[in-house]
Amino acid sequence: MTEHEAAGICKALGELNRIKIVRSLANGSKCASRILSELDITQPTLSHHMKFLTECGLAVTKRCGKNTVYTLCCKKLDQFKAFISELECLKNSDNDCPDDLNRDLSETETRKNK
Amino acid sequence: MTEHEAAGICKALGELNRIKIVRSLANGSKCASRILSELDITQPTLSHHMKFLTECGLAVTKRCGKNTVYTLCCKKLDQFKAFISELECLKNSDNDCPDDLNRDLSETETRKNK
DNA sequence: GTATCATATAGACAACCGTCAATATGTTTG
DNA sequence: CAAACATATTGACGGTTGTCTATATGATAC
Repeated sequence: MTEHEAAGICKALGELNRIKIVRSLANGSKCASRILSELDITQPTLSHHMKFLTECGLAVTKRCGKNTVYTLCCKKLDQFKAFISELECLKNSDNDCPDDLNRDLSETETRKNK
Repeated sequence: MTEHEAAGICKALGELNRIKIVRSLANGSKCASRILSELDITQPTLSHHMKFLTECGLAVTKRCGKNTVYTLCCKKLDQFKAFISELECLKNSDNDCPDDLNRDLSETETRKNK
């Protein structure tokens, strides 16, 4: 998963209603009216959010008679989870203000002029 | 970590430059000018993004002489990683259009009137 | 076919975002 | 203190977002 793709999914999850929707769908597919009943927004607003979620690939759509059923894309979600879990937080020894700050900076300067 | 908090972090990661910054900081603390040299934005824009990242709790600031060093907040990041990894994608048996759709909906209707 | 139910689209609006140039603030060095 | 350096703040701008009401589309049931 590219950074760009991951950023897109993060953006999708960066809204409270949408993160609720995703967590709800994680427990199983649901049709729109059922999702709607769990939130405090109007039907067109939900439709807008679902479009957002499908366009970033996190959810897919299936028609079932009158209803539209939304399902999480497990593959996409797994890729995203892997991307996030790879964010290892390197514990830099917390000795304040490393002496090599200036050396690092001059290196950076050199690199910038390449 | 609350949904609200997680949404805030997702929003922070939902921008390409910021996700790059976080990934860069995951390899160790850096001062602003060093981060700046890795991106293609101006210094005020970087400052704006760093404010975003610190306000959602993902990064912390330390002054080191003339420089400001940014460090990832490992605790926050770990909490976020846990939140995301808990998004289990339930494999609903893919038999299209479950018969109980209508029953589910009427249940929901009942619940809504509580 | 018409009525009804479920969802999508259009259009509007205020709020927020990402970006920049200009400027201010804070820190070190002479 | 003055000069230089590193970062933050301000103010502006076009673009995007979240929300709504009103309306359109698509599907079933009568």
